[in-house]
Amino acid sequence: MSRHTQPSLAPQAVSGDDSEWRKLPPQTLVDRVVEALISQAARGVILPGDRIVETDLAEKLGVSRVPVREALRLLESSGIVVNAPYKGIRLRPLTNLWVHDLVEARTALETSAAHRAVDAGHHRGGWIDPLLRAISDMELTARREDAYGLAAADTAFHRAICRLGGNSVVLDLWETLARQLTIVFGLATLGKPMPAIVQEHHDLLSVLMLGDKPAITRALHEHITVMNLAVDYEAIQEARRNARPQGGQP
Amino acid sequence: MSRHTQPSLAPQAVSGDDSEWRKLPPQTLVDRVVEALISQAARGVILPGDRIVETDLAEKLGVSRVPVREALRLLESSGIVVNAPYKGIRLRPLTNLWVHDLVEARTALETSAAHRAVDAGHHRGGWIDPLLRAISDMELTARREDAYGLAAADTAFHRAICRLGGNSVVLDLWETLARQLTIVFGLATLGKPMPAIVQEHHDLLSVLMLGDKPAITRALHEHITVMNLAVDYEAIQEARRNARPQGGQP
DNA sequence: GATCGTATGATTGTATACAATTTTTATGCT
DNA sequence: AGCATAAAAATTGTATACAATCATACGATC
Repeated sequence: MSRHTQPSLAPQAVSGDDSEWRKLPPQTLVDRVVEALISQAARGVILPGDRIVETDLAEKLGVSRVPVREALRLLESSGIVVNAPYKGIRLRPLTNLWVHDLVEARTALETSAAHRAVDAGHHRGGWIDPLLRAISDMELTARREDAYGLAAADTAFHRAICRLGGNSVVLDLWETLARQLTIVFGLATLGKPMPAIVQEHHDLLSVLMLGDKPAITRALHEHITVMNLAVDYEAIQEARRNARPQGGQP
Repeated sequence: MSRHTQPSLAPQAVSGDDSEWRKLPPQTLVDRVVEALISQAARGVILPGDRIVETDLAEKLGVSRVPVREALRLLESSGIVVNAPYKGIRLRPLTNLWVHDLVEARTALETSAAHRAVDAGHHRGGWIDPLLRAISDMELTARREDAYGLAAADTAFHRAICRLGGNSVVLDLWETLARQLTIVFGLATLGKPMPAIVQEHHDLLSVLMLGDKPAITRALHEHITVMNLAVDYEAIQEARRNARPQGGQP
């Protein structure tokens, strides 16, 4: 969770700014393995509960087992995979209860961030520009029926809320959960029609800008929790597993 | 964050229960390295910002570099250490702002858990027995002027609150933060007199049992945030560094 | 036929060896 | 002396090799 690029806490970076030249860290194989694994998981190539064999993965990616193991340890600590010594590593199995807890935890973090944003007066003016941009992206992608793009814009919106809070620890935790949710949402497009989703975010932003904390709490809870109660992720996962070419991992 | 033993969600386990037979995982070297490093950090042998050299650590612990590296990757992902490729790993540097954010994040999680506990009716009856036990421990350790024991009991109390919420994701995140705070609090005993701390927890429990969510939010915020505003962790750290035998890491 | 013991293969855990990069030290020049 | 440059040491990143453990299959014993 500590390797996310620190967000600039100012509303936006000036274009001629030197801060753009932050030293970009050499990308090691571990990073690439992490990225590859998450990508494959988000695309449904690996399903929750699937076993991940170090040797196979190393061979497929053309690297040795060492960086693969280290990448898996990173993902283990962030909850993406679960490990049992000498028995193997699996993509974290999914239950409806767990997804619900995940969403609720994310809501808790966003609520805290939103409250602190209000306290700091960051809930209006130039501070909310990122939110407006995200909503704009949502409208665009919704018109195109681009489910993936909409999900990305949705994530950007909520990430922007977390940034407003200005608490880097909360933001890091949020990013951890967001990565897990990316995998979950990779399984299924959300249950609601796209225009409704966009409208909800408009409403959410309105409540945020009013600065009424209890109302914000309610709105976030409504927005995120209710959104997911209707979806049966376990069933979707099972369907995906059966639809798979061959050999659902034993 | 995924390797914590799952808490039993019932108030207490029955004696003839099968859940006692949780599979005991073989302890690998990685686990022992993780434990050793956290222990040393909590005892102030390593200070925030200190460089951690793989070779040295491996030699001191009598193992090869491989498990050390994997352990460090685990700790990296949970925020205990920070890593820059080819430049090395350091115990996460500490700033007063960061500690404040850490505490605030923990508060956010506990608040969410407490709210959900109230919704589920887990804020009274047998459910709060763990809280009572923790307070009892606090009274005992406070009488003995045992600062370390008091800190442990304090942690147990707040962990118990998180368990009441029944959200395993929230609990996992909380454990992550708790470990980091263990290291921070290893630097300094808290600013308040011990009996006052015990009393505060009594009050906190009373508010929780009333089930008034806004009041709970306020109480938790008061309790945890105010507690830390007075302490200058950066200064304490600097003092510790200078008091160290020799060679404060460059 | 069921249960236990044993052998085999697959997979993970650990150690060692080598390559790439950074930091430090030594050196030469103005 | 001060600074730039280059060799050397230290440290990290990666690959390979070996040991420990688990899973499965097969046969022996009761």
